[in-house]
Amino acid sequence: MLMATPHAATRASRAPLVAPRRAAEPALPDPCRTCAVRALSVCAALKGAEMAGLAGIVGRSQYPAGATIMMEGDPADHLFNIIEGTVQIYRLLPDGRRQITGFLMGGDFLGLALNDTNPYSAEAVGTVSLCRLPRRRFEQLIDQFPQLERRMLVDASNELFAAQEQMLLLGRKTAREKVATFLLMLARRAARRGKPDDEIVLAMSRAGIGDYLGLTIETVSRTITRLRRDGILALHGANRVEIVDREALEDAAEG
Amino acid sequence: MLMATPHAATRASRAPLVAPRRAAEPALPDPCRTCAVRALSVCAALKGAEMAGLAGIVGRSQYPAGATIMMEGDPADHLFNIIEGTVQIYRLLPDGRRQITGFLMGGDFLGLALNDTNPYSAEAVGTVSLCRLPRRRFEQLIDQFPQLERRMLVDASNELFAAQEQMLLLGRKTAREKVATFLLMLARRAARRGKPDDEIVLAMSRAGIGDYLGLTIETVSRTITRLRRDGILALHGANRVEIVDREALEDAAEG
DNA sequence: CGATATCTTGAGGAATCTCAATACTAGTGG
DNA sequence: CCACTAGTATTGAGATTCCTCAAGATATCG
Repeated sequence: MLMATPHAATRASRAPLVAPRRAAEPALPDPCRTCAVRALSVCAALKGAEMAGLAGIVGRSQYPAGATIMMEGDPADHLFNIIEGTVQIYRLLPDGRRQITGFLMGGDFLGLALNDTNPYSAEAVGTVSLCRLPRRRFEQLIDQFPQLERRMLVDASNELFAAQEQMLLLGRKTAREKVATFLLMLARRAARRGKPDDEIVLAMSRAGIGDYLGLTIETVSRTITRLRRDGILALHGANRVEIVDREALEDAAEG
Repeated sequence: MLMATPHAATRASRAPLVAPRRAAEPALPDPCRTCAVRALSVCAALKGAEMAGLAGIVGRSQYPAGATIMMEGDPADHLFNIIEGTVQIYRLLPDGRRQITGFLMGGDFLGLALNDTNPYSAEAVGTVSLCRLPRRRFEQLIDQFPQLERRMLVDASNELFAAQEQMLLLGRKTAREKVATFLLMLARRAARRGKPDDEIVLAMSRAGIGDYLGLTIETVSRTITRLRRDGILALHGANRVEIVDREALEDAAEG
């Protein structure tokens, strides 16, 4: 048997869904126009006038660290755009083993699937602010604006590709390769957001990293330590990783 | 280090792409009307008249066992519908380690992504017959018939869901759970095709199963042997598996 | 500044991999 | 029809990676 990791098992006893603190800005003239992640998100598919339709139906909400945003199997009433913060989406086995299938950050879309029920659970890693869209309304919007549907197909394609990359990682990479690949992915995403690409801030815990990479907390920790000893990384506190030797890190990720 | 499995390493020395034997039926009046898998495939999204457009651009081709249908990174000129047989899609690490990310069968669509280059390689497991569509033409068709795009988005959603399920398997399941899950998946797919759901014909080799489940050939073999000893399976030759105790198999798959 | 959660490190164990030998299967030619 | 060959699958023994359990260190938050 594999581990029933304690952190995953705790989920069974998790407090009932934390209620979102709804930010008091429904009266904002046009939340989309001032949206920081507009260019990165599906909304980029809509032009000025069309976006008015979108702006009319969105609402913002904030979730504190650890809050459950959606639960696998529950009715999918809303879709979300991540404005700020990190969201982890995951699936569970009956005994509590958890696989995190993705970390979403600013501009990412949560609910691509358009299923009636959520195909996975999603949880705020730190404090997260989201743009919330009623699914019904959004589907109407899709019917009106085909470029929105196209954009969703493109996004789904990209996610599919990423998913296959992750399968390759999970099925065939060693712990060291997994961790190196993971850090490089975070660095690239940080770079795309205009942040330095050699300084990674880990929003998620070791448990999150482990459940994403198919490893235990301890193996993640040991592997990071080893990369540090090899002069590839430097740590500034547990959650700030500096890439000292990027080439070596890329070698370690195999690729 | 993980294994550089020999079967995967052979890929480097693989003979250049086997040329498809093109079936001599381009003059068929309407290949789609008589298509055995039409109801299962994306084509189901098109009604009688619209399908004429489709019928005009498709061609059939056959590939012998082991033939490469497409190669990761090559230009994606064509999309395919699987008519008959099994196709495995996979990604490779530089040292030859292989992860099979899916097995496609009759009615499945190969090339959902609509990327300019193939995001993965695809190979015929046994003899395979395909319906081939030029990508350009198909994209025009999509522009004409929005329900085709919708259908592709739905298919992509479903694949995304399956991909996440597979990540859960790869990251968090034991060898026994992996093999049990795999056999149940094949049984379900056979059932959907109207075949008995307690008699599985394995089109793929142990190497294929291993590379799909993130295991070695030997572990796959041993695990199947154990399931047989436990009275859950019976083997009729190496490639015919009978499910003797389905409930026990489902338990073994955890779920 | 103390309490609690998180992270790191260590020692031992278990699942799975590697390497190697044997058995089976299917196709080939005598 | 049978022996032979090549490929594939099974089985065994030992090695290795990663996991488990446990203790200690560090960070975080009230």
